[in-house]
Amino acid sequence: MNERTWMAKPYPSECIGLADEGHHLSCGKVSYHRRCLEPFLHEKRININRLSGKLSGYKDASKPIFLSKEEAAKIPASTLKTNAIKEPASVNGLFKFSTTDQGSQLNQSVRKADKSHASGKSSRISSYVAVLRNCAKHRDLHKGRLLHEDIMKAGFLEECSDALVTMYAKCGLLTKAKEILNTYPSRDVLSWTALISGYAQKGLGKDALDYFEKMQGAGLSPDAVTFACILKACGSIGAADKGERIHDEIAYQGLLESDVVLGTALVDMYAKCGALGKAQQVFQKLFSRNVITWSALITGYCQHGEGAKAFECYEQMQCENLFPDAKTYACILKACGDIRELDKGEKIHDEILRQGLLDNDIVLGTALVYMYAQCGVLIKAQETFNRLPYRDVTSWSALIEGYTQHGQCEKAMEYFEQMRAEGISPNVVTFTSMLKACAAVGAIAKGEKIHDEISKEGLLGSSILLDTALVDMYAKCGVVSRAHKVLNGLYSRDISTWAALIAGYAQQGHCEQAIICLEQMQEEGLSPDHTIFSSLLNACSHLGRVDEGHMYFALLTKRFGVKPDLEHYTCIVDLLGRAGHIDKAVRVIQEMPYSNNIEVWSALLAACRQWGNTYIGKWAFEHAVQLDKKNTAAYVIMADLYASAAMREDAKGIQVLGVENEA
DNA sequence: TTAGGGTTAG
Repeated sequence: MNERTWMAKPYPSECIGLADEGHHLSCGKVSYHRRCLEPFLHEKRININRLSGKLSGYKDASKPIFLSKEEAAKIPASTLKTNAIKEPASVNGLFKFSTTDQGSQLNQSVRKADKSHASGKSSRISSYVAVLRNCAKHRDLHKGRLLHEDIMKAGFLEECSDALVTMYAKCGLLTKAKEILNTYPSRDVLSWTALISGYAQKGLGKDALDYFEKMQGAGLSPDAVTFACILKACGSIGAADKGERIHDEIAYQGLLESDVVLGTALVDMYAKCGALGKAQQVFQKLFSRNVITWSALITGYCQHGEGAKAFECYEQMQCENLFPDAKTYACILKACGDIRELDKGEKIHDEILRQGLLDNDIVLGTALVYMYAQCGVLIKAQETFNRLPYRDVTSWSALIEGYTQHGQCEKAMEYFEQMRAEGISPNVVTFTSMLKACAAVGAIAKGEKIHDEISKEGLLGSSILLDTALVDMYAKCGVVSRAHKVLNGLYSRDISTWAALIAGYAQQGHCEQAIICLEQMQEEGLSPDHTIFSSLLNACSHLGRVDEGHMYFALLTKRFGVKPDLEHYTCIVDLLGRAGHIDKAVRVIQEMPYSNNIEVWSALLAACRQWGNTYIGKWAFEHAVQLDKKNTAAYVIMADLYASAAMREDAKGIQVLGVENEA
């Protein structure tokens, strides 16, 4: 006897077990062979899958089907294949089931009997199905299509439809799979799941969800595999609400406790949707975890900018004696890049080399390029890039973005051309980096060319990041009207898109236009945030436009309800002070919710020196040194202020005080 | 028929 312990929800005493193909499972008083029962259950409109529950995450687990006593009573005794060997024994609320050799023998004999009774027709169908399954397994679309034609000619389309759906789905020809499924409504969860899985794998989450609904509408219930696929789909489109409902269903069916794959899919779904707290919560409750589960969580943290947290998990995972593989390294390298952890990144690089993981792994190689580029070690990024076995658009993009980000825009543009010369077409990411590079160096002609290409390829509107980079490029190059035109043509825009345009107007000193934009974005349900606030104040400061700056400050705090932060206060105090409006600057400081900040007082003090205001200057100085006795700059400025006002004694006094406090 | 990886905006 081949025995294995399954963890399961308390075994429902009123149910019987039903064995699936392959292994015989004795998990109740009576067992049936699933294949023998299916026709009967269909006839009686008992939904076999609705009743099924999976006891384990093991690949070769049987799928017992639980029936209520009433439903079991409807099953004719003739389909009864064997009696169970033993009752499951409860240990600590878990149950122990056994797979038996006797069961396998039974299944074999059933197959033999089936074969001997099979007519010529059904044996032809069986062999078609078997070959189709083989095509699916080896992704042999060509052979699968030929077979499809044969089957059509032989008139067995209906009988083979499930296998055809699965074959097309596995081979990635989803339209064909869908077409067949729509023509021949399937009763087979496996075929539905294959199609749903196909959509999920291609990132077509919406289609996967559609078919998930359709499948249930047809009276079929998803199994653990379907759930895993649909969770992936939810993650890919950020459908956290739907994912949460699926989670409830999975928990209700008790599938989570023993199925690490399902648990991982759940962690990944929440992580991809950015619900990291929830992902962590699910993760901690799992009965078992492996390196994939950990990686799903780590990736979640990486993708949502929590590099430090990702690192914590990475360390913790190893404390639990689980060791990273190429995929874990790829995502942790991204975290190293994000949080500029060059040392850690280099150590991981060594480890990767030691394990020989880099040889044919372009994803891992690109992650290394990214890490070095982000950390500003462009030579190493370049070196790593040069050693890649081959390059794709992502590895090029990582390098190009690295050069752009570190101000080497000409180099970025050169590589952009080189990439194309090697026959690789840019994608939205590459275009975005290029627009950023054009913006940084004011290369308007080049930027326009890229704009043309983006339009020609129909990419405009496909990525809000790209759209924003385009608006920003025109704004930074000083053609704000063009930036506005682009923005107007966009179907969707967010705070960042508006921010790029508003910053453009502010930098050109077009205050009225900037305000119109603020109003328009508010009409679209978007409120200006801290970054927009800063860009407006900085622009005014840069242009020396005091009144405008003061007006923006009042407008944003009072009308748009943005709470100014310290940077905004410092900026406005500096702006007013430098323009000689010491009284206004003092009023802003007095109205500040938190005045104990050295930078604000320093800005005021500097303005007082500029305008020779010893009275307010002394006041600012006292606050500044109260916060930091060793504020050398404050002593120097104050002494200078007194000296220029011919208050020599006071100047000397401050100097002495400064030296004393320095010691 | 099932789980994890690399590049993008103000």
